[in-house]
Amino acid sequence: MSGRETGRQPKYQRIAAELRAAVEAGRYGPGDRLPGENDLMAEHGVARMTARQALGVLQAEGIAEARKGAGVFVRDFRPIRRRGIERLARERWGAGRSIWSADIGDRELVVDSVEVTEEAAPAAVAAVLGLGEDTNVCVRRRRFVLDGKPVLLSTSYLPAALVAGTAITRPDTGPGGTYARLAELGRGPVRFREEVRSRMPGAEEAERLALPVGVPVVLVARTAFDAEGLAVEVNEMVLDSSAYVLEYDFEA
Amino acid sequence: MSGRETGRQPKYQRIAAELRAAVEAGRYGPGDRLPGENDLMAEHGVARMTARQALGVLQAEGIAEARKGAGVFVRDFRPIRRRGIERLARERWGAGRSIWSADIGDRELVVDSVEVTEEAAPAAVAAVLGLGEDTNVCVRRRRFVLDGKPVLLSTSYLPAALVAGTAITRPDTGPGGTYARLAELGRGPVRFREEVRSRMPGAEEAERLALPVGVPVVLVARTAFDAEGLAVEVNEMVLDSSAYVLEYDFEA
DNA sequence: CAGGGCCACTTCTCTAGAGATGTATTGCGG
DNA sequence: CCGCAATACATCTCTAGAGAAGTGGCCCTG
Repeated sequence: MSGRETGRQPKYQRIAAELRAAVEAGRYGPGDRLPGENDLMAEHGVARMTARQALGVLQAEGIAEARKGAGVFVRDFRPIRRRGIERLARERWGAGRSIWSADIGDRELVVDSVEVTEEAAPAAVAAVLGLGEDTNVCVRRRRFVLDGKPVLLSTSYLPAALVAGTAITRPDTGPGGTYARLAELGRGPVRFREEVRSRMPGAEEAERLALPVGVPVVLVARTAFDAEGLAVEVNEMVLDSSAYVLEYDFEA
Repeated sequence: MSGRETGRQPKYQRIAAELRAAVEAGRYGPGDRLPGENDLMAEHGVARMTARQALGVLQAEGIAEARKGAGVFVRDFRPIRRRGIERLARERWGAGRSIWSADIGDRELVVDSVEVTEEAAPAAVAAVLGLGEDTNVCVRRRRFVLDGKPVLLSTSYLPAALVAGTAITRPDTGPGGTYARLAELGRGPVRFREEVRSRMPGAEEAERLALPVGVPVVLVARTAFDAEGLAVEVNEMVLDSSAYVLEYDFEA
């Protein structure tokens, strides 16, 4: 049916709003179990699909998470802090607490898998690196894991001609990583540009990051420039948005 | 039913994957109409709810957008670029221009509504501004519209004692905006910190930004520090993620 | 030819039921 | 007291149908 008895919005939205308010009021804390399909059916006298739809709203908003066979639970949010400008970060102009208290903590980011290949450059990457259409690039794909959960997919592109024969073409780039090797080539990066946006993940990204429903990804495209202003690396990162807060400090 | 004839995943995911692939292959471009509920029911021989579920996946991924009574259409993505660094350079607001004037090329970002109040500071804001729990702050809430579509909700907090009697407490802050007025008080900001994260919008945010289903919001919390390192303003912004790309440039 | 009303088509909401599948607990047997 | 199987319960998938509400094109009237 569609008869609206109480107010103007659909039943499932009313139920969803009620649950949302309860969570925000703290009646359900992180990890707590919410009323399930059967509870909502009995409480509100609706069909199963309607109750499911209400719970689906909370999941789509990232507030709740369903565990099959167990119930629907309130999610929590404990992001890690990622600084764009690390050296200038805290002690230089300290005295600032942050809005979203994110314990950087002693948790450790670990590389889960590395894959290094040589491929033709994607058009967008080629344009930024100033390469021709069919020029090859060295591609380094990595996945980072925090506390057993994947949080970051990183794809790094470098001109194949530049890095040929260096440790950059091997899974382990050695101490200091890619940037140290670039410095040894006299092309160490001195300037960076990061472009940030966000969207919902595709099916493959959701799987590789083990994302629950309702969690967007943050896309960070970092371009590294050497002393002469030439782009030497493009790094496209896909972050679990529930795991990260990005911080950028800068002067006026 | 649940009998799986073709493969292992649910029907609705198979259908969704097929549509997604078609969009990515370019068989449907931005603005094109996708097969609707009835088409999918006939094509795949499934129930209406199953077809709806498949279309729901695409909407949740932000790929498609349903227009009631019309159909389901492929969305497009044309963001505006927002530069964190140069945008806030002193010359801009010092010279009397709005800090937003540099943001968009030809399109124009317009303030849609302004609301200035004095309230008790939220706990998180009070902590950052170094105020006591029950200290009052001047709160400036604004909504920005681009091409008729709201894209940004901005909530700015300043110590009430600091800005009392200035144009900051009025809807129109005058040439150069809030930061120019702060400079006149000898507390002009010289350093900024921006914290960026992303999540799905709540119901109210989705409505105020007129967000379709499946579009996350980007949250930017900017703290402005004066020459003595004291926080003078906290600005919490909620951005339509489909309308923005944030850019940050910095040196190693 | 312009304007307005009608109508076909679309998505949205909701019902009622059923089998599949994964989870957690309980209780029995060793 | 431990281990394992049975079981109750949870979500997930899907069916079939129907009324509500919004959109846009078509036709008829003026």
